[in-house]
Amino acid sequence: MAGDRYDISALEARWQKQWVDRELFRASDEPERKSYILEMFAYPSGDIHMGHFRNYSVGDAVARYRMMLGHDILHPFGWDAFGLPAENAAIDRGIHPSEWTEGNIATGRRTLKGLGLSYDWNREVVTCRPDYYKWSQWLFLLLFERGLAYRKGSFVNWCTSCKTVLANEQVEDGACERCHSAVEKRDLEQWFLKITDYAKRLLDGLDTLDAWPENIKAIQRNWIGRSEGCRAVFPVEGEEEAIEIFTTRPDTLYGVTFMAVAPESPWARRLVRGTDAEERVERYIEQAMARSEIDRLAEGREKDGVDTGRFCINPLSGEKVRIFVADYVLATYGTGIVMAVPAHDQRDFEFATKYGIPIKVVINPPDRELVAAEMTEAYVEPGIMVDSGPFDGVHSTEGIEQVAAHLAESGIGGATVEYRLRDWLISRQRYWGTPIPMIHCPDCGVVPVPVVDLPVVLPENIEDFLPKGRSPLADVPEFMNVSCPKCGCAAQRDPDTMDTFMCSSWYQFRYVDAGNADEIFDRKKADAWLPVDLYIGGSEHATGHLIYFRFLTKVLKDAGYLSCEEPATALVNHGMVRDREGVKMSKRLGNATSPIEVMNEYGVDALRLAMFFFAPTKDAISWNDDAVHGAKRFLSRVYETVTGLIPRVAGSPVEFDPDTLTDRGKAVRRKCHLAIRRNTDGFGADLKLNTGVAALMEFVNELRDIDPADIPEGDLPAYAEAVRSIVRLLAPITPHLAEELHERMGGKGTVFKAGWPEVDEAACMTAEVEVAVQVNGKVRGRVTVSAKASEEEVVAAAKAAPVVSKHLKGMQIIKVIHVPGRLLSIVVKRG
RNA sequence: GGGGGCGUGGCGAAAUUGGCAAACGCGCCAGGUUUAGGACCUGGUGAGGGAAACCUCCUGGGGGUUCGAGUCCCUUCGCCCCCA
Repeated sequence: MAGDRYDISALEARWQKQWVDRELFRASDEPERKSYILEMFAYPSGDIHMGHFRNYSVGDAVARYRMMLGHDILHPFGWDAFGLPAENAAIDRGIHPSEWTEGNIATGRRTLKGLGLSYDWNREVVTCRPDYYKWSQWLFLLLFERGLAYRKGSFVNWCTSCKTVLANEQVEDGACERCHSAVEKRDLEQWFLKITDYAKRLLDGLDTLDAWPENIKAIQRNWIGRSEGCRAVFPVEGEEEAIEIFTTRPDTLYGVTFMAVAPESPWARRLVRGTDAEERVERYIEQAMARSEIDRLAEGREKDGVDTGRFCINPLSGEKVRIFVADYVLATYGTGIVMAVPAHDQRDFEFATKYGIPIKVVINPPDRELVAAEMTEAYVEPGIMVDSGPFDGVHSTEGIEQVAAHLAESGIGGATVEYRLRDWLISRQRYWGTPIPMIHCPDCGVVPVPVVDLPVVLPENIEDFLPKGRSPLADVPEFMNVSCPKCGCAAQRDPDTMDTFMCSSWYQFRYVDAGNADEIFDRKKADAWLPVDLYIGGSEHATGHLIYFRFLTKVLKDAGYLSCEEPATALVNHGMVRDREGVKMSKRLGNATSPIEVMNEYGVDALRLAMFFFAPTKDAISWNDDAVHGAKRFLSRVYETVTGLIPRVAGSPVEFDPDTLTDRGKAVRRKCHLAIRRNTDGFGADLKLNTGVAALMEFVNELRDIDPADIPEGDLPAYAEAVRSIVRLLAPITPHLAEELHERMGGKGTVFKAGWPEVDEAACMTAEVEVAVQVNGKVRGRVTVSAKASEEEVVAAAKAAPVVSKHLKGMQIIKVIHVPGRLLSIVVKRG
């Protein structure tokens, strides 16, 4: 072949510089046909790894593809820069969290720029900088003002070794994610965000998200956990206040033989205060708090609990039932108290058996009668209500509604909808986070910092980051001591910082107006760009980030700052990147392949190509550097083939009559348009870029079979079209090489403004087609016929073929199915 | 225990959505080229049988629907994710 070899690093560097100089990726504030492409931003912990690279390169390919379609693109990047690892680095190595973080950001940014990603760096956000976290604080105040931020005492995860609270996400199998020591529950007063007010909208909104993956929506539905049930009030002997419970089985209410209170419930201590049971209940609570939720709920574990010695009254039957504290009840489910029906709930059954609590049958199977003394497990299926006062004989499925209605009439309960979703605990007793903009005044109570005083700046002059169970900020008097904004007297700041999920729940909005010092963002700019048109990231964020992110969108909309109800109309989850052995890549295991090393050896384009060709975007992959060898080889061939063809096809007309081409010319044109079709389809909802690459390979293989000098004059326009198409189809995948080739063929400006090729469906056809012939379901031969051949003609051709006809001899044809261009199925019988 | 997903050559995968299974690539084998190569080029490569044309068997296992099943249904095994 006559083409040249290419010098990768010089070529890639040259085009990256051109893009920067020409401001190719600078987003407009007044887009016409807008596409907001967003990848989940990065936590700056060292440098970019292969998982990041996969995420960003896929987003980059889509952004470039849509730019070629003529869209105005917003494709920004930023850093989720607050969080525990920065503090741990400070503790381990004596570097200030800020220095560590900014250093990592600088490294990461340099790498990303070296990868030539199409980010508009003018809009970069860094969540740990005051110009960003000022607006995280502003958002907190907005939530507070709207009654959506409140303080509440609650049991939180506490690592006994790190001496700090942990987020639920930082607890794995009941142990601390970092040091693997036991996690307990501690009772602390914390800030919560009232996401439960939005449970219904978060759930219903999922139905509008047609371009979100079904599995993510299913996970969120599960997490929000809507359940229809019934509330009922049980008076407590010797107490003014009654206990309220939630149950999905009000039909079994007459079968209640005890009550079970979660150890975390305020009722647990309240019921035994000053009684004989106080000490043993207290001991039990302590012991239960040391157990993880997984242990507490494990199916096989023997349930245990402790008798409070107190009783409440079944509001329907009037029966007196004992109250236990039992750790198989979770404070976070319903009201944290369950009515226990041993005959019809397996966990209650096990508990009752262990403690000799009566079992009362109130539902019978349709075909027999249960005898409590003979039961070996709970009967949980529907059936006929018995021993249930006025409801005897009612089928339990109707009983559910009838009992609920009866409770409602009597004013002691009624049907209700309960959600599993809990309010979002956002306080952290940590230094490296956004300070909560609240002041505690001895006279006025909790007072918000006035907006004009924002940001509440995180003090930098602090040296001791060792967790002590309270925020390190609590020990900084210059920070803590303020005067109350209301009354002016001496007051204290809230020493806690916010969960970093708060910072990452609204960054997608800040990008539309990242430099705005006066507002969180300008409404006009927000309306111009939002919602995000495609959001790309890992599916591990299904229940955390992706719910908070939707929640805050709804809050901002309600407060009049946004027009959209959902933050992103389409979502794609890329699969995980594992190592060659299928083990998840992580710094801790030291098995992470650096994309930078691969890039230095083979170039970014080869790395991108290998990544896209590896598997569909959503699939998990076991990364293998061998893939890059093949990619590199293909790109060298492309370079040689295209540069070899350019002088030959130069000056060929763009318009031509395809019918005048030779068969070879038609074959080239066919591969060309098949590649256009498959690459266009590849950028559809699933981002199956691998098949587009395969089609490009077939296309290039076709072109490589002929020496440019041997191309007949009349076929040159088809080859010219092929060259133009290859370069543009490659552009989203291997942008540097595509720009180079575009320039070499005399293209003006950038290939990203050159338009995306259009498929000519007619060119994808062939004049003659091979049709498989089946006889009684087995392929017996193949016949080549005209693409326009009728069924009769194909049958005739099939009968003429010896391989087929020998199976038809002496047979009677009873049915023929013809799938034009593909298959002919002949059904015969002896006759 | 409940919900979701997956299972295709030695490997990554493809399959126009019910129509010729294994496209494309990696690896491997043979040959060429090269001082040499882990570089490059050409050809071969699911398994079994056959000198060959061809034949038989193949999409985790079993069964079903259909002219036709990797694709739909039932069942079973194995792996992964989510929720208890």
